[in-house]
Amino acid sequence: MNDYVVIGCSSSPRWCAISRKAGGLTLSDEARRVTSVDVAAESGFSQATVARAFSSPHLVSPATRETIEQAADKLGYIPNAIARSLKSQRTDIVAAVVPAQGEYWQHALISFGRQLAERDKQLLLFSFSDSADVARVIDSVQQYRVDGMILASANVTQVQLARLNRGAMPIVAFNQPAASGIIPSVSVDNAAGTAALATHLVEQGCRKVTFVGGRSETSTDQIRYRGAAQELGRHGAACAYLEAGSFSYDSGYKAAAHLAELDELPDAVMVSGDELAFGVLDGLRTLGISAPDDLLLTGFDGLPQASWAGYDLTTLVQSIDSLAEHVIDLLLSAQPETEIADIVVPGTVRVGKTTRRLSNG
Amino acid sequence: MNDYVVIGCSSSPRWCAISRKAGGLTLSDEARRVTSVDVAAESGFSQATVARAFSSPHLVSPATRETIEQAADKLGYIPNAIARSLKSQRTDIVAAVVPAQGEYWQHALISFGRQLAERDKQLLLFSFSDSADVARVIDSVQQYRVDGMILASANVTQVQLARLNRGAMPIVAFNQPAASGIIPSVSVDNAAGTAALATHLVEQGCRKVTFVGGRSETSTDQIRYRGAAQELGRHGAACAYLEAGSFSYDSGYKAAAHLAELDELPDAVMVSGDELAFGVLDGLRTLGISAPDDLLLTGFDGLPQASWAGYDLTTLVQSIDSLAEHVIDLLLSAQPETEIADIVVPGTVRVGKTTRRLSNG
DNA sequence: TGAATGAATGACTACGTAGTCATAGGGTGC
DNA sequence: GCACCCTATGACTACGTAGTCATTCATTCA
Repeated sequence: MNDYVVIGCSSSPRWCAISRKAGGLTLSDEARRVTSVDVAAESGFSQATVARAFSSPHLVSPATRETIEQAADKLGYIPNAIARSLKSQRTDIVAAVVPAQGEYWQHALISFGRQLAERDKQLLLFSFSDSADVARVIDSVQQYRVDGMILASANVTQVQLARLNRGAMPIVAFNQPAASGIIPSVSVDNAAGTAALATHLVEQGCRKVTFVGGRSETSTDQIRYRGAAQELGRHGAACAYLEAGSFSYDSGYKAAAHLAELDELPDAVMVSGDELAFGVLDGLRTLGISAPDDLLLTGFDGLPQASWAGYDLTTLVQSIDSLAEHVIDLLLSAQPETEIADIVVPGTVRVGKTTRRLSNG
Repeated sequence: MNDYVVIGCSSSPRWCAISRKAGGLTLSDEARRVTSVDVAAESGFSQATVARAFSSPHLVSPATRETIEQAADKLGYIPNAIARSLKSQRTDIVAAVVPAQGEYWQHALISFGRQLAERDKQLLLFSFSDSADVARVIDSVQQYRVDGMILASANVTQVQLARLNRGAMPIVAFNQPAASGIIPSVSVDNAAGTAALATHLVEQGCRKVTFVGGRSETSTDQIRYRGAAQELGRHGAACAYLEAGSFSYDSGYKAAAHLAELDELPDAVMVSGDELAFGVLDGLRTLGISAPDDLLLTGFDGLPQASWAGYDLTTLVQSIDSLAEHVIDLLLSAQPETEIADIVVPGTVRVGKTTRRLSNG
């Protein structure tokens, strides 16, 4: 009765494709992959019914389903998502294009992954170190016909966006204010965020503030600075801008030296990102300048480390999970007729000891 | 002459599929996807030649290639990686199954992504918070017929490994010592690492050490502890084990309280992971116990933050890039006949101020 | 009881590509 | 001038699935 030989389905060691000889029948060295056709033959139903048993179980009678599942188990059948995608024009994969560096992006990435998993989607990761790579990366993404793309790079040119528009792929820009209005985007309210931090500083009596930015050409930096400067201006306080060069810890550490070289220390330093702020804080400490005592200091992002006792940084907390949820919602519910969405999520100020004066006037 | 209408290729807004009516000809609302067949028609060559022009350019004459590329550009053709994968049985995708929490994993992830990108592979991310999810995740992975899988979970049971072996998918375990010998694995030399740190502590005069582990049931913890305890024993020093509960900062912070409650402080605290160590360090500081002065403290992993001035932690630096490179090499060169590889990469001790006594006897 | 309805299933085909085989020339060696 | 080889190309088909349509059979309603 059992006149076929099942290959590579029993306890064959590791991933080697085991060939077996049975009854004089010589099989190829390649282990044949088990398909829905094999399961159909084993179970006595048609391939169509087997496919339905897996993709639309409600269309198959319980008894049949049971039989098919047993046959599938016996053969070790696993549906082929590639073939499914080709046929159904859906991959259930979302691509994320994110910078390789930076704590913030790493946390965002994990959040995307989690939210997508909840909706039975997978995350295809494309990270880039040099923003010149972005174009190449985007070409790659398009080939995979993913269901959507999360774009977290500030360095996409108009030309690149045009190329993206040629495809039929939903795209959402993540924390990339420059893209707002061009492609659907989700960001934290950067301007309101730094404004809120500025208000807090003014309340602490600050009149002279230096804003330490990562890279001045990023829209993020520009908007955050403007938000701070305007709010400070409204209260008659000054706000200078100092560029650190990047958003990394090291850049912040070095920027601290520049701050210390100023003729007069500012009342407060507002830093454009938390990671950068950690660097500034440590740099200043090394130079004997303490955060709550000699000047106040704020960050931006609300990274977990900001809450660590070693830093306890006043910062603007972005709810990354909430941002990510909006991104995924936009992607997966993408309606062609909808106008270009531009979702701005407010952040909340976290007051740490870097702005908490012992004696407060 | 131009009796067809190209759809969605010009400057159509965003990703909407634009329908156009031309000369009484009504086209469907769905933008038709451009395939190699369309490019063939446009260029005058066959589909086979078009496919070759993209996948094996050397088999096509330069003139033909040029013509085809122009036609492809005109139509906005992008090769379909899904169809290619179905036909070629290669996806050029590697899956990574990693814990959602933990700085260390995030860095590893980024390193995997970078190394894979260099080899024109993509990274499909599967993260899990609860290790109970791992089985479900692994089922998902198998459906995508990825070219390989990086497994960075310590909680894969024998049964799950057996299921994996049914497939023909190369797998490499990453920093999961328990898997060594069962599936190919790559890890840092945990035992030698803690032994080296222990040697360093002994040289600093430590006789009484407490090892703070994350979770005692993980093989990582066990091996690291054993490495430390044996080396300390060889020098007549004692080594107690304290379980923090997880490898997170918070766990470390809480574990510090337990340390402080001991009748007598140890000479040194060895912590099983850097993130955990940051927590211990901050927790002790809060309790008035300073790292180089009241006791020495070491971590493990060599996270970037360990070098930050705020911590300056003595730790065992794992070269994540080097580990990742070994992982990718193993995956992509997977030879069925090779015996199960078990690559152990040495780490290096980084001496920070947490073990640097001002006055050294 | 006959027609209508619905559930369950099978036959067939399209999805878009790449590899196999066959074929047509153009060049080379003798 | 013939046999040979190599390059460039085309026709054809398989990859594994899911959706469309047709068919069968049981059930329901008038």
